[in-house]
Amino acid sequence: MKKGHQVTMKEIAKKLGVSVSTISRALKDSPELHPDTKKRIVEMAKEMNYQPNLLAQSLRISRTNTLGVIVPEITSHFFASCISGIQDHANKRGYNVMICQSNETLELEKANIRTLVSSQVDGLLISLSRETNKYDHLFDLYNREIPFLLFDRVNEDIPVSRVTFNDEGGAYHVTKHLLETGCKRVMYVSGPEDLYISKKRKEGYLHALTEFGIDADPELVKISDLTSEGNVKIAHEIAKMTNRPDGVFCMIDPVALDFMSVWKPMGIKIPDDMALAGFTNNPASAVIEPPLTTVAQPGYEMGKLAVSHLLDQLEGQASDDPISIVLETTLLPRQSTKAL
Amino acid sequence: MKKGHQVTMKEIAKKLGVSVSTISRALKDSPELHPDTKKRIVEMAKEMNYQPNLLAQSLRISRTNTLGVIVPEITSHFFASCISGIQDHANKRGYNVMICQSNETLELEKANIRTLVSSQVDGLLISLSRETNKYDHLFDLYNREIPFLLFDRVNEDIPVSRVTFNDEGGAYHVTKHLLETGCKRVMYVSGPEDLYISKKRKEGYLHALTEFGIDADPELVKISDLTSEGNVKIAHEIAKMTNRPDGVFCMIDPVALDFMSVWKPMGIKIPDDMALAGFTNNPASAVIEPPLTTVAQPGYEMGKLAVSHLLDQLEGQASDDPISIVLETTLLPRQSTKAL
DNA sequence: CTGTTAGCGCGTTCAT
DNA sequence: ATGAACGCGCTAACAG
Repeated sequence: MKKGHQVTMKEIAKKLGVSVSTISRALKDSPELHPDTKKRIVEMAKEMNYQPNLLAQSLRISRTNTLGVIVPEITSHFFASCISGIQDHANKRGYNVMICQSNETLELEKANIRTLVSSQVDGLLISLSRETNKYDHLFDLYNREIPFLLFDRVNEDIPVSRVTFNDEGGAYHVTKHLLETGCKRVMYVSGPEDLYISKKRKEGYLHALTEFGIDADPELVKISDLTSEGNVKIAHEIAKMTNRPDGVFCMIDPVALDFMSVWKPMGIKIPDDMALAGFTNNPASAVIEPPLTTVAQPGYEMGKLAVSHLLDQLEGQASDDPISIVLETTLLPRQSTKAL
Repeated sequence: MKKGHQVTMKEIAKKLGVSVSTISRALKDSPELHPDTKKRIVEMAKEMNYQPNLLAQSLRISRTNTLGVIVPEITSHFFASCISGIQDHANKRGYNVMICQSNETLELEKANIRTLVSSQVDGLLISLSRETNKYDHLFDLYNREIPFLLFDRVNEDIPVSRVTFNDEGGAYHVTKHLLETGCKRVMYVSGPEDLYISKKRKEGYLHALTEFGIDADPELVKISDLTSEGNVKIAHEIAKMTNRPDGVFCMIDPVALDFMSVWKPMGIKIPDDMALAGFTNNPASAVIEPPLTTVAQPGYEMGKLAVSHLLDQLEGQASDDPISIVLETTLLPRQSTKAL
């Protein structure tokens, strides 16, 4: 299939018997040209259905007004919300957005960066894949002075701005909630240990335990690979424990949902036998039976803040010095934990 | 913030004392140059961390290897799946993807098209907004010979390829399932009437009724604006009916989920008082209590097929004549309807 | 107020 | 086997 021809300035110029630069000036409403010619040109452009070639324009001004976004996966409701926030606010400020997903692999993350850089994006918003434990590609970006920031899945060693939730605080509150509602043995089910949020949420968990004068029990910390199979395996392990926890805090909602699907058929009562809480507030968490206590993370807001900060930096309205923006989370107590 | 400089061919050329065209040839592995120089150039390019400027390249060859995608909203799990399928398979064939959302408005849909066309995308994959009831912008695209196709939310008057589900068939099967499991008065809750899927699913609903020798009752068709408020309002209307339906088929899952949230606190038993079924298989539908009978639509598969066909057309591996690709759906009987 | 010129980075003739 | 020259569509500096 051959693409139809696009009207260019040259063609308008020929038709009107003026030079291309005059067209260019008219179309960007330059003050220094006769109102009549300007009017003639604008009308002709509309008549011919002229659309500027952004490629040529970007090449010329060496700016694309396009941002690149990399997320682990677009089908996650949380990341989709982030993207939505990024896109809406980028558009509002005259920027377009190119979105890529790493599918949680380091390899694709690198490839995405390469593509976006080749596409000459003005800046990047990156949320790291689960697999990412080496950061050369990001330091490389930094060394090449390509503006970018990290959001949600961040790493603290790279000297760029980052936007995160108060994961430690959120985990503290949910653990505290479990303890306040009568749990004595609260378990933390973590994701892979080098994940930023695994660590942060564990800190919050431990903080709450300490506050209640409880010693951390290594038996009460489990690590899931976050696949459905992994979660199911751990659910069975917990069910078989001779000395079960009476409260379980899962690093993310899907783990808790998988646990429920295993425990409910076994007759384990939630929250009476074990209270259960998650993190992120997936849509499914609100409708499952019993509804899952969790921690809300406003993804749209995160996207908005992230893109606003990056654009502020790009446009010189914010310092280039890295800053850390921390969003607060909200505990959503529901029936999977006991009432106060 | 100022973006760091990107290495160009010119710089490699100067460093190696050869001409730019030689660099160009070496980097695209042209056969007609000395293996040694080629090797030298490739090595130097890697050392200097050269990345081609896709803008310049695209301008030159007047092809961007980029596709544009427009969806109503990215936060819908179904559309996120489509995007995922599109992206994976576009990448596989060496194409990038620019994603836009119309937020269900005609205005943004038009703006998105303008942006993507200006960005010189090689083709477009479009799923129409709910609001779209005029099609000038699409006919315009057609007249300008810009390759595009429609998926899921399509219109049949535009002479381009489209990829849809067998909506009629899916609705037929779910209605038939309701009738087979004992329902006598089955209601259809539709979305706005000019929506393609509203019409198609109604046809399937009517088809099943006819097959069971039941006359269509206008009281048993309701139209929702598909907002949560609209759904809740209709849920109450149904609850108040003197002659309630004993089975309700909702055009999309969220409507059914909203109905449940209204009916459960009222003590209406599902499926005994009213059986309930949806369409699309949202993640939440599987975990709600009782789990919602629905129709699975493989979004990833749809995205894959759509992008494959468009690329086939672009690359001359498929005829330019519009075709209609229809994907089959799968009925997922769950506890919100009675067992057979 | 408008036209001429130059060049963004790259690929592609046409020479040699 | 390599270089010089041109142009993709556009903007901007300079000239008049």
